[in-house]
Amino acid sequence: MITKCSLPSVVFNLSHAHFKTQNYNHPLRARAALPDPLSCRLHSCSDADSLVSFLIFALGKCSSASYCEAVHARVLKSASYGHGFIGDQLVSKYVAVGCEKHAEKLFDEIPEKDLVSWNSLISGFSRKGCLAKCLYAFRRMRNEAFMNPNEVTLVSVISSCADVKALDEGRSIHGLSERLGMLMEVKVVNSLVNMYGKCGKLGAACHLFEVMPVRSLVSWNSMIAVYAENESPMEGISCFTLMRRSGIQPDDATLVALLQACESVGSIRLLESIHCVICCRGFYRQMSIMTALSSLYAKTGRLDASHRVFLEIRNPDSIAWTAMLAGYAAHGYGSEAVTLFELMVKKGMMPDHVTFTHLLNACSHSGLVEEGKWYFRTMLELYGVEPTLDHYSCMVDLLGRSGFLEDAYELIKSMAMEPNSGVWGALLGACRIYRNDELGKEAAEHLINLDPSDARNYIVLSNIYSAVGLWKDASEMRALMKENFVARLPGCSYIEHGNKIHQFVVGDRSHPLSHMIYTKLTELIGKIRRAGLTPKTEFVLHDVDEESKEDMINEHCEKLAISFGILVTNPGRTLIIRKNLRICGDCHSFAKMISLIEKRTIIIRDPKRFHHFTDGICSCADYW
DNA sequence: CTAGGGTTAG
Repeated sequence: MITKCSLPSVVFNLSHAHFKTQNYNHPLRARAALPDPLSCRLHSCSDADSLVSFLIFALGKCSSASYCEAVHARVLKSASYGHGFIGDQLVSKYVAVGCEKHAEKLFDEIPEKDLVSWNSLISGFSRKGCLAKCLYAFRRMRNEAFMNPNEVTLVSVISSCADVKALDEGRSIHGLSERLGMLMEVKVVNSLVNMYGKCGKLGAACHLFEVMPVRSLVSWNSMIAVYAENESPMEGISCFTLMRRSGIQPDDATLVALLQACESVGSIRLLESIHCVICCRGFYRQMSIMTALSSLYAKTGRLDASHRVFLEIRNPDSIAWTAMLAGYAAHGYGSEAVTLFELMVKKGMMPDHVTFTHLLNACSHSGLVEEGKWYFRTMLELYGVEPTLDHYSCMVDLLGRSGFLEDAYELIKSMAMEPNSGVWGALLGACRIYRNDELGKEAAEHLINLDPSDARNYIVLSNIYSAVGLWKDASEMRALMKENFVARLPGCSYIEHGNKIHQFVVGDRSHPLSHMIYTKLTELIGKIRRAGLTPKTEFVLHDVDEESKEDMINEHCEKLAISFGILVTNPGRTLIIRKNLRICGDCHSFAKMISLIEKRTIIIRDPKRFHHFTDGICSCADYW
């Protein structure tokens, strides 16, 4: 006998008898027996226990709202909410698929709510990143039901605080955990360590880690990740050494955290040594590690190595494809990124919002205006990806950079959400290229409102004013900057050599080889002059850069780093340099000419992208 | 026997 379900599209496909004979606890069997829960038929079950077991199992297989409703309807018909905890399961599933209202309503209908019921609701909200709802449920639990949280409750709430960097709330849960004597629980402390790390409180995280009675593998992993996230990569690596000395075997999370630490150090040598560890210990089978590794090679300037690692991944998932795509995008290979995207879709991968962010970014940096517009239009229709602020930033950048300033502005005005600094920053960037003081002023005003302490916004606007001859406005911007006590971030370049990262600032004379570096620099500038390659103003951004004109352009840190690199490495070796601010127009020309004269490939990474200089041209084609 | 996320990849 077949019973109809309340929703027409949802029919189950297994008889109860069939279901019972199968060992449904075995994941492989279960998958084979129930390939697609949405298209299955449910025969009536004689006893409620098996029905509930089946429903719980089926619920875990699918994640759509209509499916939850179908199961819900079935529960109302022949079982109680308390039966096999089906009510709790439904609550967490409803939250997971985004039906918070259904979840809350159902939750209130559950007659005897125990701790697990509350935890289902709280952890559900936590996972969805709804800190407010999560905390609200947590307070209700304590104030209405007079229940004390257990370790699961605390971990959920603390993780939620970590996700949204809610330090104050996190601290108060920390205090509560202490009062309840829960700081003996490893899991609770681990999530606290993570929370403090995410909130930038390295000291608090370290202290907790040091005093915790028992440290698990996860504790060490969390601590390494916290170091890596808080600009203390070397400490993260020493932490790894200590972990090994305590006899703890690393797992995939350890390696991923270590790779992150490498990224902060910016050391390719270190990255290569960790690559060796990965190969030796057989970690190369783990997708998360390989994805992180591929991404790290790209971020440290070695797109070729990144691609090789990607090719080693057996069945790359959507995240791995996106990582590769992001690499191409950052290095300015727009059409390659587009090809890669089409290929991943052809392979059946489902692109998500991150994929589209990088794809649009790639289009923008390569001037693929039509392609970018098309993907932006179709991402919702074809892939169900709602545009976010990041996507709008990319599109404003794409339109603005290619000269359609008004279109970019119109797009901002058409947005349903409040534009953030990324969006206005993209517009301001375009205004500085095309020296549009009117729109630039509006963008900069928004930006200064959003973050008055960011020096770049004042400088860019001031430079735009200078460029169009509005000297008074320009000096007013400088004055405003002083008034707001904003300090300009000093430009800084890094280059790795001989097991060390060498750092240079403008006019730096602190390096032990300083004298030779300056001699080399003078020699290089002389060579450029003699070759008749005087920098022309062909570069649109010339003399409007983040570091002001007052700086001694000839002693900019990029030039020092390049001179040092040429001085200490063999002829023909590629130089890889990182910079904390965007490269200035003059240094960009300098790098191009040096790449030609010295026959060197120079790769410079700025906060926005990579520049590959070879034979006198840059991969960005002077198009930022 | 025991429902309910400790960390980690784009």
